[in-house]
Amino acid sequence: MTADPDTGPLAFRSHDHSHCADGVLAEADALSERQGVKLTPVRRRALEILLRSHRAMGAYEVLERLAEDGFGKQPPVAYRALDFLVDHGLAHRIRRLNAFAACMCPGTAHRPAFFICHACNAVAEAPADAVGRAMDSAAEAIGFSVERMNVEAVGLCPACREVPHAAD
Amino acid sequence: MTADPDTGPLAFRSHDHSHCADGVLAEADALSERQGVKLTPVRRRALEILLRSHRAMGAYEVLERLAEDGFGKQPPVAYRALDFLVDHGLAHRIRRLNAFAACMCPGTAHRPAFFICHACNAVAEAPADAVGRAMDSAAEAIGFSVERMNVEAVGLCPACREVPHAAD
DNA sequence: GTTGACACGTTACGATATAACATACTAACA
DNA sequence: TGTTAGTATGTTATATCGTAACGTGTCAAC
Repeated sequence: MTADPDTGPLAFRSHDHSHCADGVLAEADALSERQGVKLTPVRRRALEILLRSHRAMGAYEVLERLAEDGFGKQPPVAYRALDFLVDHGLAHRIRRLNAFAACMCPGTAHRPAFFICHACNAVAEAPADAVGRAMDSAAEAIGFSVERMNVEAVGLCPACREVPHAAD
Repeated sequence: MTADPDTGPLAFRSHDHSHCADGVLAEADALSERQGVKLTPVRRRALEILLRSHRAMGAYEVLERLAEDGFGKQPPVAYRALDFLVDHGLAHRIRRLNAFAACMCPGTAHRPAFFICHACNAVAEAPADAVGRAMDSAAEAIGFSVERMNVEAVGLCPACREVPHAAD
């Protein structure tokens, strides 16, 4: 039941953020190139902000950082950059939090599920292909064709389960 | 939007709404009784509004109807009633739409998935226990304990698949 | 060198949600 | 019966999230 902190999803284990951010950023560059879309300065910077913060961030929070870097100061600036990232699989939108998080494995076909700890606010993206397949068959049963899906769970992460009083 | 908001489909098949609304309302009464919680007039009315509209409704839309019936006119009135319904399994919150929908089978343990048609805005609640189980094992693999989850898919409902030009 | 597509910026506003506080009802009980 | 504690409802005010609409700059295609 209790996971090894070194084998859980990225968000729930310790590691070198700046290292993984660089890697993903490089993948994002290559991926955009291949797809023939432009990872412009604002977009790239927005992705970098998400990657380095290494958590889910609200659009206005991202906007603030972008503004500090000399980009526009108005909401559409952030929303457009973030929407681009989501549309191209470089970030995910977490509806439950009204927030965005960098995708940790862009380019690989995956239908992620998010696990949100309500005690420490950590968010983990986990592969959930089995969940995706279950959804597909549920959809098929009612004749629905799925284009996108979000799967989000709220609960306690491994660390917070061990410190019950810290939970809210 | 659906042509007639009061008869637009929640599930993707036609049936007698008023009949099913009455039934669910009765179940909700019994369920609240058993749980020792109070389905007060605002709460019951909010549920009734959701049931009769038979679709996902925004909090402000529900608020408007409640106000027409002599209840409070301010947002917290609606949010509190809706939160109560959600907490007690009488309604579901659909994050993707910032909306709420009555649960069509309250009391039965279920973890529903929602299928949202982006052409006609219909929303169907489907049993998705297989999805729930898949989530449980994904969670277990990372040591996460799930308390609540949302599973929402966007795509095309059976009717809209047949009318491609109607899709947005 | 004009056109068209796109990106980026702005202003202005709309939509969603909650904090904080006042008042009333109800149930338990001295 | 009066008091008290808990819960429910209502208010005002404000926070937070998101988008419409429009102007300007850039750049590649023709």
